[in-house]
Amino acid sequence: MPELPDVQVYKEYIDATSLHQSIESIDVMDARILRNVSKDQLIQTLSGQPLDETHRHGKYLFIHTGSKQLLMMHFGMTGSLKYYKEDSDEPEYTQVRFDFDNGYHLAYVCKRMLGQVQLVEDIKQFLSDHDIGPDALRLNRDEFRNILGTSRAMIKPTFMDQSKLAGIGNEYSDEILFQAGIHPRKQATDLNSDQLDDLFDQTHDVCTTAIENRIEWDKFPDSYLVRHREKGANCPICGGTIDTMKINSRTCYYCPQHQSQ
DNA sequence: AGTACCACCTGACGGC
DNA sequence: TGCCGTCAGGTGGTAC
Repeated sequence: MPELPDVQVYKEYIDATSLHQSIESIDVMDARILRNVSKDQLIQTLSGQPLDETHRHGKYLFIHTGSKQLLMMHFGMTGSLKYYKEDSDEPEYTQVRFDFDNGYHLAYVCKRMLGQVQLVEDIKQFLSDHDIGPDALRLNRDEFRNILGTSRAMIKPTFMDQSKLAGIGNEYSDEILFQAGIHPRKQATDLNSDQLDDLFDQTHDVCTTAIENRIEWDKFPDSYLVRHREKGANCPICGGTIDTMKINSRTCYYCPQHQSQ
């Protein structure tokens, strides 16, 4: 699922392919993907504009354009991007297609329609309106400890709470807690100082590893939960048995042996 | 404040 | 074979 590392890879993908190119035309296949903007408004605002600069915050990707408005993309659970030239290479489930004046196209692909594309006036205002907290990778250790350690909720929901920490979703919260050996239901206020430090370090290590491996799971270290994310699988860290449980109606994978309560 | 639902959405998958 | 229920999980809303 597109979480912080995935969106970072998408950002770098746009930087490497589409930046500084001008949008010649736009096609919106399914306008349900648009928020707070009509198909016509999107086309009118962005046509002829270059993509100047990208900025990622949490799971949100903002693209500065020649217009005053920024293009915002959120990838929901099945969103992705593809840059290509030949029409025959247009991916299935393309919802919005940006055609550049060099003949290439950038497809915003979203199979389950849970993503969002919209225009944004100001990033800070947008984040504030949507109650999005600081980006998980841009916090220093003290800020991180202060935010996580003071939440009275369980650690996993706390980690996934975008108003506290932006960018971590279900899969990466499982991975980070797995690597840190912390039980997902542990109360955040019960974490000791070493555990908070571990969580900070693992947040960085896991996200960095995922970004460096371009989100290709089979390239992740074998010690990663994502490669054994199946009920009954052997835990690559301690030999225990991976189990699942529901926390706030989310499926959580963990190892009961080395992530003890 | 935290928990627990619902809705949106649609492809994959298992049961019968 | 093919129908049907369930699951996946991003955000956002509501109720307690």
